[in-house]
Amino acid sequence: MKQIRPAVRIAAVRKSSLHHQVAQDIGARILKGEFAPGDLLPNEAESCRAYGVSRTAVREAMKMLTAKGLILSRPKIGSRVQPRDSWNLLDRDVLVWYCAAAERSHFLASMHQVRGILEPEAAALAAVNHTPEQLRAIEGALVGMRDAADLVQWNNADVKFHLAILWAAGNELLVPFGFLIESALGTMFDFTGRHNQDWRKAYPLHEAIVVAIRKRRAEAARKAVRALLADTGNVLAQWARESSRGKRQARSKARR
Amino acid sequence: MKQIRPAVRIAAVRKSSLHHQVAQDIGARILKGEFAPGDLLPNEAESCRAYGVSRTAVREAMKMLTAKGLILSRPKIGSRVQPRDSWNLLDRDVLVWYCAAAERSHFLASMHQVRGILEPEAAALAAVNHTPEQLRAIEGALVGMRDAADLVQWNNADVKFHLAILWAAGNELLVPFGFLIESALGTMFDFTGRHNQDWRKAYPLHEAIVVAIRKRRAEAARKAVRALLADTGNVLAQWARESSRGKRQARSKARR
DNA sequence: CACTGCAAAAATGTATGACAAATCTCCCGG
DNA sequence: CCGGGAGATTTGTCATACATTTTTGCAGTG
Repeated sequence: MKQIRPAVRIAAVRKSSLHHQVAQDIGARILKGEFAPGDLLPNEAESCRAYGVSRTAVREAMKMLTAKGLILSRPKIGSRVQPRDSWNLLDRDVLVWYCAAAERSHFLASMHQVRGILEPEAAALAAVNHTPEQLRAIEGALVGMRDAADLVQWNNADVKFHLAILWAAGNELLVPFGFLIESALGTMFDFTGRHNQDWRKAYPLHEAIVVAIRKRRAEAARKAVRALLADTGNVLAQWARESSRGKRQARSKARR
Repeated sequence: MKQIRPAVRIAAVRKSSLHHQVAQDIGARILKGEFAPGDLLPNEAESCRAYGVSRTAVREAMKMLTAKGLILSRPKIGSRVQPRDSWNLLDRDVLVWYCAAAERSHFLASMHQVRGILEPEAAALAAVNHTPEQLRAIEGALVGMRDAADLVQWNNADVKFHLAILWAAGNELLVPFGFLIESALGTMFDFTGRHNQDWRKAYPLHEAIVVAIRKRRAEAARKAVRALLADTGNVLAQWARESSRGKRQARSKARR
């Protein structure tokens, strides 16, 4: 009737609150397609049993997923997975789940495409609109990349760099993309970073962006960012090639 | 001490659930700046009294706001308003609250700028990538605009039109912008729509976009969208001028 | 036979009270 | 002066009961 012990097997989340763990699990499963749009989620009572938690926790998890546009709950009906186009793919959590669920190369390609649309224009705007403080933030991030001792530090500075540019563009609606870039760079880092010894070669490309922004040359900034993204695109393409080649030989070996 | 009756005065929300109403109210107040980033929200017990609801409802509202990145709750601390750059401005609700809180012309200008970055590229991608089904959706929306009997119908079709293009671009990460455009057009509609008798004059501009996409001419599609947005920009600029002029004379009269 | 309307059922929504856990604050002792 | 422990405050979780909503089906009626 009532299970002896929790018996919960939340993926890898140890700490954080229960409702958060439940939300993470259900959210990830939705993005994975385990629950498809239009499907009905198990009702609250069942989820309580499944996760070994109280209804309160389950309900709070549901509210979070509702807030992200993933589900819609109605009395007597249950919680139905919403159509994909009402999902908040630009939400931090949702994007992470999506990233974990989707084909890696496809995900990175989509991401790269959006970056290719937004970032050049953001840099152009930043060139025109930046305040002294914002310029300092960008230059600070560049210094961070220059002085980075290892790949981790470099990556952190890299993220800061792009965020600073978005911020300097002076349009609040552009800022939320920061985390998207953050996620893109983070995901790339996990793969390309390892066997790519010659990071730093991208440093001049970043420097060129700063120079253009500092001189308030919009078109130059745009081009500089395009150059950087083209370089990133090459890395991605190469990695995708290697990946698809290796996929046949070792499919489960990579999990060690 | 203890108020006699609910005494709740949720803005204008009558139906929908309690936690939703509470979330709407607190969310709107945060976006309005009534609670600034770093501030502590009233604790749950106080909110219960303030809204005349149970702690359950308040907590579920908090979870929704947490999911949208507006607040962060921790035991013994309370619920603290997060820094602006962790807000999910691209979330439907958050954007609506932002729209209601910010200066209208400023909001529309930001929106227009983002549209100017995204939509031309989306149309270019749509020209290259569209499937027959997606093209039909775009053309269907255009027909809807052509046959629109009044401004309301026209606006609905207009929204569908832009959504269909975003969809046809073939990048899932672009779809979430649909609602942003939806909101932009909706807000504009509330203002420009009234005294602008000659809607329809934008019809040829829309038609040109469809033609370019149908012929799979990316650059032509890009330009056509830019032309449309330039036109929209003119309307906005004119409205902004009128608005700022009228603001001195009649500040509250315009509400009739 | 079809249609209307009412009633029961099933799910979420709300309320309440109790306790657990986290963590800040302050005080006390070394 | 510093560190550690006790207490207090606030959120986190649980359990239970009841309210509300909406579908479904049955019954009664034309």
